[in-house]
Amino acid sequence: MSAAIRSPQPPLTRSVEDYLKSVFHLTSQGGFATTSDIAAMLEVAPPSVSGMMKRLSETGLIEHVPYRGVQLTPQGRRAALQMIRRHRILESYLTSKLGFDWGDVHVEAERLEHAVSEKLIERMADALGEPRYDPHGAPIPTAAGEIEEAELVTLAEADVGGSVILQEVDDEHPERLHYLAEQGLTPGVRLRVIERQPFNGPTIVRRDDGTTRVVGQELGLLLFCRPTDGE
Amino acid sequence: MSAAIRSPQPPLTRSVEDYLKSVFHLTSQGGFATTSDIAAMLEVAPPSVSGMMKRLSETGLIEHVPYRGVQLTPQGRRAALQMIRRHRILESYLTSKLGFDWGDVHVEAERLEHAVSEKLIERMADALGEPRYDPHGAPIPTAAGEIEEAELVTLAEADVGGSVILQEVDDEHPERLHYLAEQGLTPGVRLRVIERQPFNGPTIVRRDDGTTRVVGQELGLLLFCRPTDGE
DNA sequence: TTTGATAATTAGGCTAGCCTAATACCCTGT
DNA sequence: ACAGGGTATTAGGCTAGCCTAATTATCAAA
Ligand SMILES: [Mn+2]
Ligand SMILES: [Mn+2]
Ligand SMILES: [Mn+2]
Ligand SMILES: [Mn+2]
Repeated sequence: MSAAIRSPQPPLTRSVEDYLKSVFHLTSQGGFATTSDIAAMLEVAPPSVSGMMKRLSETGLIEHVPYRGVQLTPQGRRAALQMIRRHRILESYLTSKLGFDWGDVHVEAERLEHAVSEKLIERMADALGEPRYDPHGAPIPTAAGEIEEAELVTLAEADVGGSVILQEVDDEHPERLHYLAEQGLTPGVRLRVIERQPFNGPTIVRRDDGTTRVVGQELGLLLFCRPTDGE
Repeated sequence: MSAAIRSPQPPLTRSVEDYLKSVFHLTSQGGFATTSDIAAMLEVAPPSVSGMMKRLSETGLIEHVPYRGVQLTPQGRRAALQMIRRHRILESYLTSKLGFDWGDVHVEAERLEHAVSEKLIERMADALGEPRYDPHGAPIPTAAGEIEEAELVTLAEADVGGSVILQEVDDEHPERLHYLAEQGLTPGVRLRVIERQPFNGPTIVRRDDGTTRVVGQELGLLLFCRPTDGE
């Protein structure tokens, strides 16, 4: 038996936490997260990513295959899921308990997630009744680090003629979220895909109340749907 | 096209914010904050303070008189008061709305104060009904940057025979705060100073319910009281 | 198979914040 | 007036994270 005590690891920095989240999101469909994708997501230069990847693989949070990309180790995945839980609980709490608009909570959570204690997050989760989805429909990992995985398709590529449930909406653009709320395009709504214009044109959908919406491709790519096979 | 508009001032870092708070607290009775006092309060080495004081005076947040100490400029004072408001609103919110113990909120607020937005603080203040004192009895600065100043005396030096109202309690030591709560020594309580033992001995006080408490000097120095002249 | 575009890495530099060790300053007691 | 002790500053160094410019690896097209 190794006497190696579970390292009294130094707390992760804000940067490290955000890198881990990025890698998690970029590898959620499997495969590797590339340097340039991470750089784009975090708005840093690619060499900054190379440098950070070196450090993170030295500390065992990621596996780095040079010139290929990176994946999270189990330890890195745990840390990433913890951050995602924090982020989504915060978004939920700000929305439900402090009257924040669903368009404004992401940027706030992006900072707070690095400053809250485990205890505070669990108090918030408790006050909310252990929510399973955040205000944008994204699943909230459990405190134990489990997260629901779902096969979703964007509205921009959903089969014409089929029906879908709008499940999750990209949370990063306040103005788009305001617009979507106005249009009644919020998680949970059922939509029938009526038509799609060619050349990356808009998708036309009908809500259950009979009204229709014309959704451009840019927006459609941010609406994640679950197809409902029947009618 | 247009003249490049530079953001007037980059956001303050966590370190800078904590230094400004320290200077505020150390100069609240007037005079200068010394390098070694700041160093002790922030648990950094004195040269770190010298370096930071240089930068802060270059950015106009403090006035530095070499070998004497520092004071806040109006701009530095505004920033410090804003941080103190954040800190105290956070402590109040965590206590009132999320069931935190008054001994545990300080350390949590010490981190969160650097991550919350102005908007979030005002939402919390609103939810609390614009509280004027934090859980430890410290006055909360207004959003406009005004703070109540009071002449308080520690229980360890209050006149024997007089009466005092316990107004404010040092907030940094969880165990001491737990003990004080047990003893019913919380802000607002009225105490008659019965006796004080010599050689920095304890102060004996009587509460309005007739029970007495023996308060050692170490604890007594952390209890800030307002003398009530009458009986 | 060579080549060129693209992506990734390395090289070198910068700032914020911290440190220790060395030095300078200030004040008080003689 | 001056010496010592204590405090403050300067000198020099380190890490985390970021940057740009230069270099190298990969891969697909010619
Ligand atoms: Mn978000
Ligand atoms: Mn973040
Ligand atoms: Mn506090
Ligand atoms: Mn702080």
